[in-house]
Amino acid sequence: MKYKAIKGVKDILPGETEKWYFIEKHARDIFETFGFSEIRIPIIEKTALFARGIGETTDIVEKEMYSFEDKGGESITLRPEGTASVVRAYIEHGLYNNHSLTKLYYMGPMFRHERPQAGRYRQFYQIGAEIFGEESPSIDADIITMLMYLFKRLGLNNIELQLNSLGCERCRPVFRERLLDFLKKRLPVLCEDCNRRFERNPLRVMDCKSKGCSEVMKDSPDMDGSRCEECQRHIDGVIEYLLIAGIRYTLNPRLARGLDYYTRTTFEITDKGLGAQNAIAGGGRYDSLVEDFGGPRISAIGFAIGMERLVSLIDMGEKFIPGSSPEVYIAALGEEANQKAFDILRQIRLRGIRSEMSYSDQRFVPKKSLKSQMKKAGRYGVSYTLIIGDNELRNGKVILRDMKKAEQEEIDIEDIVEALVKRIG
RNA sequence: GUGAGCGUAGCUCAAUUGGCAGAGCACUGGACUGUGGCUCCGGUGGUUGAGGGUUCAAUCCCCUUCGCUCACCCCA
Repeated sequence: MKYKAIKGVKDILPGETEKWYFIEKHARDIFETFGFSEIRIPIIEKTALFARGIGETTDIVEKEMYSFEDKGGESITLRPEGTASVVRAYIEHGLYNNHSLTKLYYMGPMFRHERPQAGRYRQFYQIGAEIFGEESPSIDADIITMLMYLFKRLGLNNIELQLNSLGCERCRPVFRERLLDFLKKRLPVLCEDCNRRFERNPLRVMDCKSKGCSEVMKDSPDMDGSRCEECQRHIDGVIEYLLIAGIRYTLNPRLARGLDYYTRTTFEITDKGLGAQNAIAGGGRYDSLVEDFGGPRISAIGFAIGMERLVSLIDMGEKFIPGSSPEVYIAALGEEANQKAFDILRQIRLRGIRSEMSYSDQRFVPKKSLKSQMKKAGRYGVSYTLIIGDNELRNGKVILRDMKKAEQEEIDIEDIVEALVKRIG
């Protein structure tokens, strides 16, 4: 084959797209009920935006971005996530001047150059939501509630919400020092990866899955003993409101997240039905990012859902049967009949009836037997087939066949459009 | 970036110690000159991912390469 889709990207074909539409529709419905509006952000941004927002030393920025130089010599990057762009747009358009609270959602493709595997692609789709302008714990609980409600509506049963608070710019550095101190003494017994993490992202050592490390880390300090009073009160508040909402959660003081901008609340939703990449959504609070980007001191929280992972969990039930299969098929015998068929097809389509014909004009294509045309009608699963034959045409008639009842009748050709509309429309 | 597994028809998969590349589905024609679904019969469709080696003979064994998949890492 001459051309193939490149590694890590894929086509979403009919049969799948219905599921995507179903999910997107429910997301829009629910988000708008919760007061969110859609924002459409560019797929490309200046590289510096992501480098600054996501963090210079994160894997995403260090080795996973699709970056290139444009004609003006500027470094441009295909977005690896959505939050940085939304924050940029929020500041650029001064959205904080219009309302004290701004709720935005977005959906679309993201790009990261990673080795593909189950649930991980180089072009992948996210649905994300962000709230700006409120630091009350109830807003954290609110956005998590919305997310859980969406998953429930989509019929997910095996999901788990994991919750943590990473502290703020005051108490996190203190914790970090305590952790580094603890790790430094134990480097020889930690795995190779964790020795690397020690240098680059020590918080990640906390959730290393290797046996030796997780054994050692049992005694490590975690966020639970390290938060400042305000941060502890904040996470307690989030929990309080989650209880009111009846949302089940698991506190995981070792839950670290890979993006530098998170402060205080972080959360992740996992599903047992997925492979190694078992997170279908993740998010958290980022109270300093707006300011870091040159905006006012405004706190914010958001999440992103991995579409491919979500799609793989959605049951292909009856509600996903494609809506585009035709209801009427027109079989024609001969050139004149084909022209009549073409005209009737046009008319009933204008009346909103999904329909197909056999396109059997004998001047250009080999004669198609009525049998083969009927077979095609059966394959399409239509309710009615219109048979236009030479004999009937001479008398100004066509045959309307009810496929389910296997009965048919002759109808005047002038009346056929209305007859079909009456039966189907 | 590291490791493992797999590449045969459009799709899902067979092929005995190495011995003429097959089946189901799909598509198409017929049995039934102008009537679908069920049944039966026929047909189209292949550089066995590619290149090299061993052999009388390679889908099968060896080497190289490309692709896919899964896992590590990391993340949605």
